[in-house]
Amino acid sequence: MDARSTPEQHPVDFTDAVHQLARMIPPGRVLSYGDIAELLGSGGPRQVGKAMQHTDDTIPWWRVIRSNGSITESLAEQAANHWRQERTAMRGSTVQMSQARWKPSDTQWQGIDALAADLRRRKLSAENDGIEA
DNA sequence: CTTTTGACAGCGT
DNA sequence: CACGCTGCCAAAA
Repeated sequence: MDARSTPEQHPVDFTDAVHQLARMIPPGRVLSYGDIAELLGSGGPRQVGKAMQHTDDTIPWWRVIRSNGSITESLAEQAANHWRQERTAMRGSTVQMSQARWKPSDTQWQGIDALAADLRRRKLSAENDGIEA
């Protein structure tokens, strides 16, 4: 059983951390790719985008979108469905980031920070292992 | 080791 | 509002 299939575990890599953070986003709320990167304290929007290529059905991928409230065209319809179902704040066919952007509570911040810290620690130790003599 | 690749962001024109 | 360009940085090749 590989680590990727066990939720609520320490992230094995950046991709995993992104997935875990995505799972924390409440229904009706969204985060931008850039938000995710910022919250994790590493990587950037493009890394997050890459990470979202390998999602599974446990991940609410439609809650991770562009900073302008849109999502890539191939997923727009399915995403719109979810947004409507969750009563996500919309303006036309795009999400109103000013309304729908997830603002974590203090408690939720703790989880996020823990995840971010964990990821950074993992990265450092990997670096450590990689350094040979 | 270097190169390529991205479900992106932000700024300038 | 629409492009075009540059910056971004982890992972895989």
